[in-house]
Amino acid sequence: MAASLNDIARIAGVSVKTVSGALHGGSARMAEATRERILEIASELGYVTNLAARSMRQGWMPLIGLVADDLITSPFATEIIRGLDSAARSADMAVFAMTLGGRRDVGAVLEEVRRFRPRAIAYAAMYHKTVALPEGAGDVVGVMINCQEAQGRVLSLVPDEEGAAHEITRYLIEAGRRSLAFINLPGLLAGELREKGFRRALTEAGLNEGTMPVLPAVRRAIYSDRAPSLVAHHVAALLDGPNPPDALLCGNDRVAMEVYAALHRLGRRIPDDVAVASFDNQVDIASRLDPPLTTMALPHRLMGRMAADILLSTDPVPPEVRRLPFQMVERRSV
Amino acid sequence: MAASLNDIARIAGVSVKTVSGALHGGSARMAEATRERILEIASELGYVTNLAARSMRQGWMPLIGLVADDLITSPFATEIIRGLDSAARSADMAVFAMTLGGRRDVGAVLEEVRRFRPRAIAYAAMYHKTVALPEGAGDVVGVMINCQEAQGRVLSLVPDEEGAAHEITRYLIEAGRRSLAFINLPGLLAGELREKGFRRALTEAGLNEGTMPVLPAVRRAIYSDRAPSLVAHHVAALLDGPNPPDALLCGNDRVAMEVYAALHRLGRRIPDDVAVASFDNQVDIASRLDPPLTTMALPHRLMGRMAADILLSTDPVPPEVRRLPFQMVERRSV
DNA sequence: CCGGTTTGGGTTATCGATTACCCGAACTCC
DNA sequence: GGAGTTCGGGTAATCGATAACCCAAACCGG
Repeated sequence: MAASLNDIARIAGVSVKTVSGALHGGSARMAEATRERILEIASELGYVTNLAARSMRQGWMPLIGLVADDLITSPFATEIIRGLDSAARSADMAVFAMTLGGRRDVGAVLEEVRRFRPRAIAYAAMYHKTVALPEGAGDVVGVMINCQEAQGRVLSLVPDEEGAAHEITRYLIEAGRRSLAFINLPGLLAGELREKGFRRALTEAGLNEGTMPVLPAVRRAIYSDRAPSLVAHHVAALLDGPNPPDALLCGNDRVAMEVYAALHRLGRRIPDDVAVASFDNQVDIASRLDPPLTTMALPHRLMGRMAADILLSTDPVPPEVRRLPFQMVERRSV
Repeated sequence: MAASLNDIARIAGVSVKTVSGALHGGSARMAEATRERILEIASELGYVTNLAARSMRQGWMPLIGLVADDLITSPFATEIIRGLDSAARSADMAVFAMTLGGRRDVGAVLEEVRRFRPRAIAYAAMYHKTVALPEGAGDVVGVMINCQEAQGRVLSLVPDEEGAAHEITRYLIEAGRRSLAFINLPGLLAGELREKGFRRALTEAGLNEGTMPVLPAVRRAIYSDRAPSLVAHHVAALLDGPNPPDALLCGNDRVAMEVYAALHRLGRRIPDDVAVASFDNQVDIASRLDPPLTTMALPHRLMGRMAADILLSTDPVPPEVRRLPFQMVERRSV
């Protein structure tokens, strides 16, 4: 159906190799007239390179395979794909994403991707966690994004949760806040690490850590319709208690959204009475709140870009865990 | 590098064709013992089908190409990909998405995708609009998703905006509301069509359409940090004016979010004083608001699924425009 | 004028899976 | 017991691009 090099060669009266040289081998020596004639015919025929055919010799398709837990469907994690894509494009490659979408068998999905003979494969998680790859997948997956491989066999890129928490907490303290509370998300690796950073910053600042409450909001609070009441309850209790906070650090932007609502209802002004800061920078939320929310942006795009660079680089990379810095987005809630 | 049919054949002491038959041709007649031996060797060698090689004979890769204006990065429009993917998977195909990402030249992106020899190509837009495909792309793109081709040369799947507005307006009226206002988004095709449906429902219900205000909120109101004040201004003006509305229909969920905030500030209760309804069902927002928002869900997933079915069906489809129904998501704001 | 070098381009094998075609052995049936 | 059938499987061509290798003509210096 589609025109091939052969078709062009026949019409141009030259051999396929000459056509191939004219179209792709920039450095191939040939008469300028010949090259131009070939280009013209190719364009007339609507010739499009057949990458599958090329890949037979090359051994792989110009693809970076991406296996994601559920990533593509997550709003802000698409940044990972953007990062991957921009780096891949520079190498004339494309990103081929496949989502687990509830399927348990990671090995099977990996095989599905491998059928397309990608140059390399990355595994990405929707939220920061530890992932156990199946037997033998360690040689197949070149880099883990937003998660770390359980056995430490694969190079992993993860957000520096602790560092980010430390930074934003310091920022709050430097803004003059002295009574800080952290309304965290329970059961998440990210939450644990952020709590560590939070505590460390308090200790370093000489604030009595013991009096700084760290509240885990029930997970249901975040995803169910009843959320407002639970977070609101925590906020009210904090403000009512001894040493009421003048700054609330939130587990993520959604929690911050609830906190805003609760503070509004309680008649507190942000940031005058209480400063609010958070993690993620889920733009839809963070920039839409009133006042816009100061939050630590996850380094999703950076992880994507670095992953592509690593996958495409020729020199081998040790299977370490690399913690990538968040970026603080200052808005008006502090 | 990777094991091929040839490798397996050599080890098993049979010909490639026998191996091929054992692994793929389910109906190929052969001794059960032979088949089992081959399967075992294949598994030992970690054999993975090379789809590129297969595609050389087939003429195409088992891929559905998706060219999207900026789609993959949009939170809820990823539903389109899910729909495409689930339908494609049934046919043992995968979706290969490529985003324009600011690049002007749709033709170039189409060619980039065509190099991979997908079975068919769909074009998807992030929001409902009219798209002019470049010369010759009409034969390449099999279906337009969430947009209609300017020349009407390609089958297009779009949300039935007018029908949805008509339905939700009727719903508000049947809930006893008698004074309705529509805070719309300006400059969008979807907005225009929804307005038509809104007006039609009012007329049919015998409500004097003339007194029912349709307010276009400034686009800036939606995407800039200053949004609240503008939408809030409209809401306040409406409630202060003659015939104050007991129901507000919003251009989308984000507008509804602003409207909620404005109503809260004005001390109005939802839905007791004012019912609020909207379009999109951007779940992050709609289900998180207090009270949860009743909204018309865009048929994104349906569009994706239908697109795949159309692309994979053998019988030709006329290049018409198909309007797909929204789904009402009843929550508690009406 | 001759041997060596550059220029321009042809020949052909190759990658891996599929498939049309062929063939021998065993089995069935009258 | 001979002719047709089924079974099990081999041979070789093919898809499109590439690349190692080859070759003829032109050109160059001495």
